[in-house]
Amino acid sequence: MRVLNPNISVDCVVFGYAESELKVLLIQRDASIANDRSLLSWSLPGDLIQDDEGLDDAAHRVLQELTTLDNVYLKQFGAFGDPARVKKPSDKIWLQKTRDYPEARVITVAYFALVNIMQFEPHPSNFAVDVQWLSFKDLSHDLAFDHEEIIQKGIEALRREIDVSPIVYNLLPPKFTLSQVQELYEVISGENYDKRNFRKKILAKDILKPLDEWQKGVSHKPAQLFELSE
Amino acid sequence: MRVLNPNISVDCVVFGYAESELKVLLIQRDASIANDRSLLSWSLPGDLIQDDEGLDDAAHRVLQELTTLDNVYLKQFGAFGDPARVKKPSDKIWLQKTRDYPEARVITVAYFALVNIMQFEPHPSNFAVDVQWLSFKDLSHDLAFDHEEIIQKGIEALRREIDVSPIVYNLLPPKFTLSQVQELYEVISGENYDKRNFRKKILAKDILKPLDEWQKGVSHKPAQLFELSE
DNA sequence: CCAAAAGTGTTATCCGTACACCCATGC
DNA sequence: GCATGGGTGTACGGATAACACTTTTGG
Repeated sequence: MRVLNPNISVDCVVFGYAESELKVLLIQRDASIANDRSLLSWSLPGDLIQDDEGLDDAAHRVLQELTTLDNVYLKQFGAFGDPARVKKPSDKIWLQKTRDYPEARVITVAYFALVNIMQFEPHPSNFAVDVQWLSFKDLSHDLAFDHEEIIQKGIEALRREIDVSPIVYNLLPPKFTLSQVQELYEVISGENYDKRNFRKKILAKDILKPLDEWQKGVSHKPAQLFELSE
Repeated sequence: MRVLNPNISVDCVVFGYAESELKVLLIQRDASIANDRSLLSWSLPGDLIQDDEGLDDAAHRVLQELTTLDNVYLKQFGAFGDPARVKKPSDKIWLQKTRDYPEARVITVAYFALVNIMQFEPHPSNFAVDVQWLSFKDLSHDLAFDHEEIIQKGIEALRREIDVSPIVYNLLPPKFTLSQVQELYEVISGENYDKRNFRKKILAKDILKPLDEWQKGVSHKPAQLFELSE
């Protein structure tokens, strides 16, 4: 297929939440073309934009191929196009193997996505030989291209967003406890909140519905479960 | 000059402030190539990105060419790439006249800029036959491409920013009155503020320095002038 | 003297924060 | 019965919001 915009891509910073940690979904590019292990650095899922495709559509497509999920929360948070973003030798090699114009700098439009980590099983796809949830707090420092910077900007965008919009519930299962919500807010913001004040504030928003269900199998007082209203 | 990214541009929403109104700097594309008046719709200043140029650099360059100003406050606020963004016949003609790949959709990275409107005189340049400050509140509805949407998104980004960062002073002359500051905040946000509370809040930020100078030639009590500290 | 905008303080209300104890469960 | 996290209310302080009159100047 002919691509008229050979050097514009989208990349998705897919956030998940498990084991009290924020996770990022990263892939390993298919290096079989090179049989070169150095190409196996982790990178963000992304793809070139197709000619007839909007930016949001491209991001949704990437996510759909990777996770089989539709209707994922996605938000554009920036475009990255530093000419120096391709500085690692392994990145250069990879571009030469896969791109029509390897010498052209690629400009990428970045999105962050929020998914409930239980909703799918990461599996290799046609553009990724390996797919894994990596813990945000100990991400390796040799991600491909400038993906480390993009992830950093992504979490900053996420932090700005959670105060103003109830998007964090995309990271939780349909039924959750208030302590889970609090812990999630704490992990994202890096701050600790007082339990009573947090519950007061979050219930005042009037978007949570208490259920007649409680945690089971925990060796302490079971917590009540909630869901998003409507 | 060969451009490896023939279809990525930057566009700048340049805001200015005069006569108690927010203004946007718009240009008219050079239509001499077509002798076609329909190409004379207003559009945002912008240009294709050069191969060796970062996105921010490209935006600064566009602004520099247009205003002769360096060091302008610039902030990226979004990328736009709807395939339907080229829907007006006049836009299509213009692309055919000026682009190597007119059939390719152009993706643009948008910036907003804040300038003191007195700092330069708009003048035609090599890419604009006319340059004018147009009042934001009565912008025409047939701007080129999706520039109307971009401007709308630009002011939303500006609104988000003014609460958190003292960037509005970029729109004012070096010396200003508190009433000017208040009016500017009101124009941008669309809200009205109480005079006493506003002054209290803004002086509490401790970034304004009162001068030993007062307004002259006004037929009422002259206001004290302030400047940004440091 | 009149019009027009500058300048100034106090009070009430709301919101964020700090803080400690009892409860239900599994083992 | 003990360890573990669940669940609850109140009091304080700071920030925000409401509000009206006097001052200075030009015409």
